[in-house]
Formats: sequence, structure tokens, C-alpha cells
Amino acid sequence: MSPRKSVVEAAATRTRIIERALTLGAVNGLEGLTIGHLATDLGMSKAGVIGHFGTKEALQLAVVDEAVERFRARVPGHALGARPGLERLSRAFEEWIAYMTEDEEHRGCFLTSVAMEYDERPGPIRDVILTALARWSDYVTAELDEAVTAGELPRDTDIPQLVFELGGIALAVQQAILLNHDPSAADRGRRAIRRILNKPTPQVLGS
Amino acid sequence: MSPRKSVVEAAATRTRIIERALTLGAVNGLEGLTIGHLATDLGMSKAGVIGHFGTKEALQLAVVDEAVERFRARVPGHALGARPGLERLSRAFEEWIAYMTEDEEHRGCFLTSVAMEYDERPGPIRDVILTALARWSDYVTAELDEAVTAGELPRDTDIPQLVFELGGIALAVQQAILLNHDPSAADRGRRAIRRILNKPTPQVLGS
DNA sequence: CCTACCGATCGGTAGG
DNA sequence: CCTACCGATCGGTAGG
Repeated sequence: MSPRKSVVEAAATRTRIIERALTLGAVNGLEGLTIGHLATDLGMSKAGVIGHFGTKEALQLAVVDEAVERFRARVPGHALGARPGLERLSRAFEEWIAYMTEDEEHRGCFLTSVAMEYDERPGPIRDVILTALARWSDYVTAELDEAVTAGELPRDTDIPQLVFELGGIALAVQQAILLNHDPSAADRGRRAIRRILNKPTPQVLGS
Repeated sequence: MSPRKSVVEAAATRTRIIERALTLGAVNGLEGLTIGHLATDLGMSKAGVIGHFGTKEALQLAVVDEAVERFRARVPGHALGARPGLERLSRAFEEWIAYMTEDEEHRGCFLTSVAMEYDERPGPIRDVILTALARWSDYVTAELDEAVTAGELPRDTDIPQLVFELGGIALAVQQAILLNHDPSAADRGRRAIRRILNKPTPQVLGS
């Protein structure tokens, strides 16, 4: 028997649940998560699991929140030390790719997967993801602005276009890793990003 | 009462089921499809629905097969008339983007969504998707080879890298349409592709 | 955090 | 292609 535990222990259990949910959700999707499966995996009862959140949706939101926090701590977090502009942005994408590639257990980017999963399902989960993605876009945009101001990029750079293309590369890396198990995914991603950031919208020839 | 119908009628019903499944599956995912929901939507019984396929997985496979067939008829299909190489490849991507963008009802590319959904779930569905994607990659690779041979691209072009980047752009278009409802998604995609195919791996400066 | 339980829905079958 | 039904599992609650 393990009846009501201390606040500290309860918080630790909550963390364990979210941790496990991040792993299971990466495989079966966030919607494919079930309280029963989660409980069995953790050696707990269903009531013990859901008691920490109230509803399945609240659990899902807690999982997404945790994923957002980890992404932020890791990707923009590790780029903080770099000089604003291209250097910081390169560092951030480098970090994102490393984050997606390194861990044999947690491969790919959870947020990216969930973003695709909920792209057609309105609701609070989709809203949280949209907010997180908008913040990331703002971040990338701000660094590109910085780069233009510092003269690292041409004054007529189409910044939203670059944001779009950089996002596409991250998606390509994710697919290459998860779907194709392509060991060169990280390299291809880095090369593509370097190419875009070094020679953007070459207005050299043509109109 | 609508008891056993003719072979023709049965085939028509089967098509109706798949058509509806393509719509529902685009929203809730292929795994989120339920026979009960499908039956209610079509005004049939569950047994009437599943009877055409046997199992849910067989139904899902039929849906994926149909999606693959539509993609092929539409995208490489409409590029058949174009000259091999860059012209045909541009036409194909142009067609893909149009296909994702045009229809208010069926937005995005079903196969792309399902590819993400099953990227971590081994089984026959994933296998079919992998095969379809491999065929598409081969197609793109062949046209790029053609382009190099014809002198449309530099002899030292890194073809797998281009395939990777072109795929990323398609993914970016899909996300911009479905998640962000970005009306400029198609334009951004076209511009990105034009940029890659016109000035690939600019070996001009540097080592 | 557990046992015991709820109504609803799941995929699927029997039989016509 | 339907009715009627099956065991299993879903999310969630009551009560301790």
C-alpha cells in the first residue's frame, strides 16, 4: 500500500508520469496516450495517474508544457552565449539538430510531432502549440533582423521566407531521422542551414 | 432495408467509405479513425462498413493505397508532359503545392500527414508509406540526374542533399497551410523551390 | 495512491 | 448491408 504521500513525493510522481508520457506520446501520438497504458507502465492504478491532473486533456497539456520548456531551455537556451545575429541563430539550429539526433531513446522533436498531429484539431492543445511555435518564429525573426542590421545579410533579405525555409529544414531532419532512420540526417540539416544562412536570396542575377 | 447489393453497388460503397475515411483521417489521423464514427457519418451500420475490408487495418491500408494512387496520378502524372530534368521536376513540385493548397476541403497532403503519424509505429502501414516515399525520392533523384547530365545543374551537384531540401520545403508548405493557415504558404514554397533548383550548392566561393 | 465500479465506445463476429 | 451481440478497453468517479 502506498496511500497519500508527501507533497514532495507527489510532485516526483507527477514528474515520472510526464516523463513516461513523453516517451509513450512520441510513439503513439499525444492522442494515442491512454491512462490505462500509462498506469500499467508505471506500476500504478489508473486513478493514481489521473488524480495528478484531473482529466486526460490536462495531462496532455502538462506534457506539452514540459516539452515546450525543455525545447526552450535547450535550443534558444544554449545559444544565449553566442553573439546575436547569424552566430546565435546558427548555434540554435545546431543545437536543435543535436537535440533531435543525439538521444537513442528520445529521437526527434516531440513538439514538431505534436504540431503535425494537432494541425487539424482545434482546441487548447493546438493553441498551446501554436503559441510556442509563434514564439520560436519570433525568435528566429529577431535574430535575422539583427543579422541584417549588422550587415551579415543583405538589406533586401526576405526574412519571413528565410524563417519558412529554416523551418522546413528542421522538418526534413525530423522526418529523415524518425521515418527513414537516415544516419546522415543531422549532416544534411547542418549543411542546408549553413547554405541558407551564408547565401540567402541571391539577388545577383535576374530581375 | 438494403440487403446484399450487386457487385457494382458494393464497389461504389467501398469507394464511398474510403473517400469519407480520407476526410476523417486527415483530421483525426489514420489511427484515430473508428469504424463506428465512419458508419454513423455514412448512415450505415458498423458491420456494413467493416464488411468491405475485414479488419480496421485492412481499411487503413486501403485508404493509404488510395492516397498513394491519387498522389501519383496527380503529381508525377501532371509532370509527364514536361521535358525531363529541371522542367519536369519543377512542374511536379508546382503540382504538389497546388494539390496541397487548392482544395478547401482536402487541404494538405494526406500521405505527408500519415508519414509523420506512423514514423515511430512499425507495421504494414508504415511499410507501405516507406515504399511510396522511396518511390518519390527515386523519382526526384532520377530527374536531378537527368538535369546534371543535361548540364542544367553543375556536375558536382550533391543530389541526395537536394532531395532532402526539396522534401523539407514540401513539409514546410504542409505545416504552413494546416497549422498556421498561412495564405502565402504556396508562394513561399514555390519561391524556395525555384531558388534551390536554379542555384543549387553554389560552389562559387570558399573552399 | 488504491480498489471497485460506471456508462460509453472500441474492433469484430454470428446469422440472416 | 442489417440487427444483435461479444469481450476489452476507454476516461473518469466514489470512497477510503
